[in-house]
Amino acid sequence: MTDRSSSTTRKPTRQQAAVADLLEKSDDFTSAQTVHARLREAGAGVGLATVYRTLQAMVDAGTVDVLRTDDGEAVYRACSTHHHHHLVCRACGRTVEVEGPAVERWADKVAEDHGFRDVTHTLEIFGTCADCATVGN
Amino acid sequence: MTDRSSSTTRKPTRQQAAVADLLEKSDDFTSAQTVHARLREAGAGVGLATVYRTLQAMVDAGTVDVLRTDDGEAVYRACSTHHHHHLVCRACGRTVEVEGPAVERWADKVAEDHGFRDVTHTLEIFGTCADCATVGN
DNA sequence: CTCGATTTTGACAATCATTCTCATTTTGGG
DNA sequence: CCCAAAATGAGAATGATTGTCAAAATCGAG
Repeated sequence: MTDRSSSTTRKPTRQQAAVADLLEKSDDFTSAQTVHARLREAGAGVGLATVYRTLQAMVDAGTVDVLRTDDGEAVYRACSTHHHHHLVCRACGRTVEVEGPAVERWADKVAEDHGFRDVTHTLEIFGTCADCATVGN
Repeated sequence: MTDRSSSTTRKPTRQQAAVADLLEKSDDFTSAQTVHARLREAGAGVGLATVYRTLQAMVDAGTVDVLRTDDGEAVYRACSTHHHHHLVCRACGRTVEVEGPAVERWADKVAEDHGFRDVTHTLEIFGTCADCATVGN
């Protein structure tokens, strides 16, 4: 079994660094396929399988957030580590991290009221950002 | 062109009724593949493509809610028509519809504060329901 | 009822993201 | 240098979803 979570954190390989760097530089959520394509263009090619593996590892490590687009594709983004949600422009993809302590409490309360344990939740807000709204007008 | 949305609502075909009925009877979110398999077992076979088409039409019509599982599979459920969210047991799939007017307002406000328009959001709460927690203990 | 037009269906092929396989390469320690 | 573990990558395999298109069901007019 491949255990990427335990053990004393290894030094990242060239490929892993490349994926991480690319995500750092990107403000929006990016799909694995896109990451792969960009890396290829940039010269430093990284195998598709490795991109997926690395992305998954980062998600497990909590250094990257993942969410699903409407058509089911997984998209990734380097985010702050504390719990937060996203406000995403459905036109340009610009993303803003938002927090809502009240929402967290509400979700936990609702779940507990119904007898649920180990509660987690997903919350994403979509809209058209000011810039895109202007263009569209 | 195939226009399933306009025109004065046609009488549902046997297949469409079968899909709708099955969803009505099921409390949990069900995948298209599962719907297809269940219908086949039940004798009244319905083509897989038709299941997808019907499900999509119901989503468009707003009579069915759809969300994505962690592995990206789309799952469907017959729900009340007003806006609400879901509290889902990650073990048995039991689903409870919940409302949170405060959350709706919060999401809209956050979005507007950032200059976003045409705001929508997704919010799902996951946990282990009382029954499943007991079993697991 | 009958004919023709329109809609729906369903078997199957085609897509496409994601995962699996496994031989090869890289890395780290002794 | 040498071995063993970990990582990589090319390509095959998987699996959900969508596209294709001919056959079947349905509808309205005559």
